[in-house]
Amino acid sequence: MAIVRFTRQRQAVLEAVQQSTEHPDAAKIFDEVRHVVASISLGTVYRSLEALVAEGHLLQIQQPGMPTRYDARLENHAHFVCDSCGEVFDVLTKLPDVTPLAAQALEGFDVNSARVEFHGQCKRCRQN
Amino acid sequence: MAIVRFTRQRQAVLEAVQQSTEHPDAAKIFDEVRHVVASISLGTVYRSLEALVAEGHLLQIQQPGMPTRYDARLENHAHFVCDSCGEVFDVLTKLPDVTPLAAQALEGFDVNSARVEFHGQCKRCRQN
DNA sequence: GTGGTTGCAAAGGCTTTGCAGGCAC
DNA sequence: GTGCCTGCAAAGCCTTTGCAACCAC
Repeated sequence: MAIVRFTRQRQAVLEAVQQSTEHPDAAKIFDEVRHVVASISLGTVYRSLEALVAEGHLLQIQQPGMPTRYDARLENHAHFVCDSCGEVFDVLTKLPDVTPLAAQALEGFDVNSARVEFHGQCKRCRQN
Repeated sequence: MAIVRFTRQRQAVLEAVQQSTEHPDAAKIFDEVRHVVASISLGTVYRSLEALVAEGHLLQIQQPGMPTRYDARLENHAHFVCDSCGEVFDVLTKLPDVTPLAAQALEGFDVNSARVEFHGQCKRCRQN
């Protein structure tokens, strides 16, 4: 296994995601990071994101038909996805842990996490 | 709005997903459907899947880095995703409805469904 | 007959990868 | 100095789309 280096590029990618209020995708992150490391390439953004996810610094959010988004909020939390505009919002309310229920239902499986995702219409789309 | 036609192709695609024990992706469905409608094209499979999802006959399951999978089980249920092999399993245990909690946390939003997804290692991968 | 649907092939969007040079350690 | 990382560009994978022929209604 290779030793991970904290290069300017990698650090800039991490910070771009952390400072984003939304849940940006690779293209959006690329745009942001260019302001910090002008020479960075999109390929490096993807490789940095991959490394950061592997190291547990970022989470991925995937929705059908949309590019992968990244989330720097590591505490366990749910997401709300607007079915109209595709925007993703954090849901920080504490939810009951249903992992034990699944573990019971799936004998012989190792269930170690649960992700909850809500769907509907966000405030703004609802008003239009 | 167009009237939807139940062509041989569309019906064969639906049946292929319904008869599959796993949660197949478009390529896998294409392979299956060819045995029924030999001349079908992959493009038609995608268009049929799109129509079937829009009509509510199928659900989509998306995981980062994997092609979209389809699920014909319409009753509300959770999925377990094996982080080792990527396989998706149904979790049919009844889980508490957390939608009201999210609705409360997201004022002004219209929260109309919740999806729960468990992660871990499946029985087979655990034994290897 | 009408217009949604199909098959084919090309194009599209997002992401990964090969390579030579560069830089963190 | 070593070998991981970068920038660039090409390739890859999955999916969508344009078009003319086709067929369900």
